[in-house]
Amino acid sequence: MTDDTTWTIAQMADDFDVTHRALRHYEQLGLLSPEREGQRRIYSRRERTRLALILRGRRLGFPLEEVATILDMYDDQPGEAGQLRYLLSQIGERRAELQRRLRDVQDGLRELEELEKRCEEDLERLA
Amino acid sequence: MTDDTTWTIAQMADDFDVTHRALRHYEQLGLLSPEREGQRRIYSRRERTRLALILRGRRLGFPLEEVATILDMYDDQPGEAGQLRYLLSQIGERRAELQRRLRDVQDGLRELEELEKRCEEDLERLA
DNA sequence: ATCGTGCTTGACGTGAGCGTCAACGTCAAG
DNA sequence: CTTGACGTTGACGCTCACGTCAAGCACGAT
Repeated sequence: MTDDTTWTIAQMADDFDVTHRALRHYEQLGLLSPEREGQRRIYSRRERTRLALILRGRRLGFPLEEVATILDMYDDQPGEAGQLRYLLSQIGERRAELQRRLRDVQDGLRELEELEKRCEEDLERLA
Repeated sequence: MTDDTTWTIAQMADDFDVTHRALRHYEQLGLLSPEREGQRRIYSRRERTRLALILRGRRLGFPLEEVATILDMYDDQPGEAGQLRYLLSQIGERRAELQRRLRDVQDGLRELEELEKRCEEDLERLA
């Protein structure tokens, strides 16, 4: 029941709407590590999951390096107490940052709605 | 009852935790336009409001150019129907983008919480 | 056998967002 | 009158996240 579907770089680029150059870039930074069939890159389910996380991180404005540390958290499953505690502290930091962003987004949305109202009122007045 | 408090560049930099270089950069891009007292920049309440919006936009990963168009929306109050309609469409786009980011942030938070749980369970198991 | 298609690896270029000098003006304090 | 704190304008440098060649390999189809 293991999903061993694989994809080429072109299919990946197409599915996720990124360039193959970006994919190679993520690989150089260690964010992706597709198998090889000879020279060619072979992407598996795992890489797709990671790529989705990468792109989300990028949309949120996180530097790729930071995204990398988050991705490593998912793999690591270290099993050693010290590392687990360290991981938990890292998670705490990321979460604090995301909560700040959540507030930022909500504030932004509120302001846009106010602005929208003002616009609509002005438009009424002109009619 | 107009608030005519003003600030120097150093106070601005200090209050908002940015460098004076960044402030000049925002000014070059037209995001800020402080008054001058001779050569010196004099920042008023308006600039502080704008700077707060700039920094929030930056935290959300918006390019400064895009932040500029949003800032212009606030000023413009165009009063002309065509421009108002255009402004409304712009607002719509920004809001759609913010809603996407809202989802991204929420998804990210959910995943971090799951990861956190797994960590804590692993930590239990080790105890 | 030569084509096109898809993939590969360098290597250099680019735009955004500042950082970091360098060189100079201005003004109150010592 | 010099010093120091604070400000000014260039101008070049740097990092990040890729874009954009260039040159070449591997393959099936014509």
